[in-house]
Amino acid sequence: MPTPRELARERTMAEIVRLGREQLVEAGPAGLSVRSIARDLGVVSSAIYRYVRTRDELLTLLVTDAYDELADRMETAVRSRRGGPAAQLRAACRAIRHWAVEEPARYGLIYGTPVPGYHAPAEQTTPAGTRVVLLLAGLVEEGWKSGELASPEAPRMPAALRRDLDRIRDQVGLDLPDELLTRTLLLWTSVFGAISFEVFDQYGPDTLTEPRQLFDHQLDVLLASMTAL
Amino acid sequence: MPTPRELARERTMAEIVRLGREQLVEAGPAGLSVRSIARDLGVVSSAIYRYVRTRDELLTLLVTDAYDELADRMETAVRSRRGGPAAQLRAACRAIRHWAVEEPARYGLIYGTPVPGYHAPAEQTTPAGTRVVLLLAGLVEEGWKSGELASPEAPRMPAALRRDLDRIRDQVGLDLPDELLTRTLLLWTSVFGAISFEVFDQYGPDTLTEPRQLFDHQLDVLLASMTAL
DNA sequence: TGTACATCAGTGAACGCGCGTTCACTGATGTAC
DNA sequence: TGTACATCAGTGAACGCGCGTTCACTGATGTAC
Repeated sequence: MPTPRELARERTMAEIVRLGREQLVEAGPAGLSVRSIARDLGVVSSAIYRYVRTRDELLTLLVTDAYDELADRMETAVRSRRGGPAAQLRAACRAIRHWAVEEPARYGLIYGTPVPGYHAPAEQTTPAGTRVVLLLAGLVEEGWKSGELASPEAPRMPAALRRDLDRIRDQVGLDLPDELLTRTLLLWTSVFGAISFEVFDQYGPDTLTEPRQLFDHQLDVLLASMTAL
Repeated sequence: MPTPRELARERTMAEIVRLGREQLVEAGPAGLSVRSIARDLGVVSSAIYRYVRTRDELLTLLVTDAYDELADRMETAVRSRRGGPAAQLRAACRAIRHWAVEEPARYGLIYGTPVPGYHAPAEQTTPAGTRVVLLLAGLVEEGWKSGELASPEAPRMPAALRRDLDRIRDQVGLDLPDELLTRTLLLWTSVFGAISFEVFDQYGPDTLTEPRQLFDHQLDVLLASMTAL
């Protein structure tokens, strides 16, 4: 049974993360400040150091928090979408976009410009970060095994690229042919490319009134290139 | 004939931009500081205000500087690549990647997370920024007119998306069918998606040894979907 | 169950630092007569 | 061509601000006997 002290600590910790998220919206990762979080928390600035060793540790907290929430959203979307792997893949990608549009600051933290001077400690950040791509790749693999997705013809690849693909297959334990694996990577990078353009305001202000529809369409095109007709 | 004073002013102005670029590498857009540029310039901090009205104006300078250099590089690549529009399109996209990898900080400034609190004045920034996409779209149009590129079959589109496409066609004076226009947008966002993943370190550290080859392959795939076979 | 001690959250002062911007000024360069 | 005045680059001091982090401390909570 957790003591009151432990409960209070958990609550404060969660509050710090919540305030950190808010700060990201207004100041961005580079402007995140432990002093201002302390202020918002109603506490003297040095008190934060009972919870967080350093500003960078706070950033790390926010990074894994963001990755985890995104991956959770994707999982929920996949679970609640009964249908083939292709349909689930579509749902997962839409969930990414949905979260990104809702949380542009946190999206920017994990998929935008790296924060100068901050290097996320791989041990804490990588597991959460890879959940996203592994989820996508896993669905492609399912679709491939079930025959719903097909490995299309593709331009031939240089040997060095094939070796890279071999290494990826090994590292994550994927069983996909070269062509389908590169399409998966294309899906991955393209989905985030489209989302970043929308979230980071690269489409002009008066050009695209319905970015969601363009996104869905691009998703259809990308998925069509992996679908057996 | 420019007076010595004018010459000196131009030189100093160029030097400020150069030092600004350097600062971006180490501190990022949010960390860009007029005081530290003054220091590097060997001048008292307030002197910078003879050249630049405010810190934001300095950022704007760096933004258009980056867009322009990128577009220049693309134009050079296109010009020096004799061949069909498809080959030129490939050259243009490779030039983007090449520049981005060479200048990750400036790439991040224009295609990464927006700088919090800074809003680029559209009048100064948009012309340079649109050069890039207009160059790509122009090449697609050429290829379409010459018959080298074809409008592929595509999943049907909702009416709202078609209206958006109409507006884009109008605004930039493009003559492309819906399907090819969305493919162009897909090429655009996907190319930058792949580049951002590489430049922003989204591929793990030990996964991809030859990101250029993956990029070229993805480019081939994207272009193949616009090529009449 | 009561007491003595250990743990720990939060305080307040201080460290040394950098920032953007304004302002009255000096002295050199440019221009008009 | 020479002089008087205007322009402008750069100075130095100052404004008010915020930052991350350390440190000795107080007082409340938790734990072991």
